[in-house]
Amino acid sequence: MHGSKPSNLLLYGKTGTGKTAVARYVLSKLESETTSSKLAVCYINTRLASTEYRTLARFGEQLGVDIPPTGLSIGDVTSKIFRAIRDTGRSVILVLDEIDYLVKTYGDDTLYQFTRSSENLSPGSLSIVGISNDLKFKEALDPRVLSSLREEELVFPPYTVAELHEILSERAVTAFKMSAILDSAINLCAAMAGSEHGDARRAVDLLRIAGEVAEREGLHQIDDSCVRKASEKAEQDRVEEALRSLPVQNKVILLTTAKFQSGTNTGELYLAYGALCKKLGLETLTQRRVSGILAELDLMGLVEAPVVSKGRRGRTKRINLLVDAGTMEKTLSEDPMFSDLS
DNA sequence: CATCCACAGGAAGGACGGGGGT
DNA sequence: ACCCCCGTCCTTCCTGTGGATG
Repeated sequence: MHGSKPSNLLLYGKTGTGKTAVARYVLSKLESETTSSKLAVCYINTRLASTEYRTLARFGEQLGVDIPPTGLSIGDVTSKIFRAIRDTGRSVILVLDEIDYLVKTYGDDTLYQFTRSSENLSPGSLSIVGISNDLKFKEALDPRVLSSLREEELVFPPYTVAELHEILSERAVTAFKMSAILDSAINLCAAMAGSEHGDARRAVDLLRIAGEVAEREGLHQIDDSCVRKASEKAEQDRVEEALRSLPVQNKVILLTTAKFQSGTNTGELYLAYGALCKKLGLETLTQRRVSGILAELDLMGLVEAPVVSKGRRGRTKRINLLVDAGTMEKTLSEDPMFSDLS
């Protein structure tokens, strides 16, 4: 507000502990209390932006710099942005949400540029607020970047069950009629979310879905069973959404794993996969790629594919489908490619 | 107790469709 | 028109390896 450069800041904490909410709230406060046009506030979630380039492009966009969706080098974009900040003389606050993702996948070069750019930016300035839910990501950072980034540091501890309960009660008052929810249902919501690392977002979602369940079943009150059903439904929705957004080849591989109820291994799966591709008229990928896709599916929690050693008989992935085969086939048959699947 | 299987998974690079600046 | 860069998805080539088996 006085035109001096704020310290860089790092926010830590697991998902659903309020890092993003707090950051956005403070920024909006700041914006509404300042009349100066010398302040610019940008918020970018680097994981949603998906690449380093797009992160920068969004940053530029929010500053009013025209950046094409592709075509420029990272360096070009950076200098374009710096020039814009210098020429307008603005104090820019850049919030990088899920900064750990950016650093892990693309390294800290850009961050390094950002943290030591102050000379090039005068009379403007750039401050970075990094938000991370991975406490270990600091290790991957160049010590110079780290020391400048953590001029200030703030840790968000997970919510306790009691705190979740308080949050949910508050929401329940505005969301429902007085007698429409049992206290035990709120307790259960809080307990379920609490046992899953104190994620407040999940807790609130759970409460909302429980309300929807009760409504659909024509109940006058939300009870424990609604919460349990809601929890199942939330999980189901997550899985179906994940399935739908899968690339074709990943879907084929998933369908192949469903053929082996008692689990399989990489070699066996690859043969069956090849056959299915032929039947569908699709290109068959290499085993290397299939192995990579299996690792992706494992990461998503759709299959389980730990590496096991069978001694003389080699090492392979022991592959098991983790989602219900029926649900999966039903969801995937929405894709015209697989519509004639029986 | 060394051997050797059946892959794992890293590195490098290519094809492709999208774009620059000059 | 020219030569460059971008991300995505994939291939090719490669070295590495846990542990039952002989």
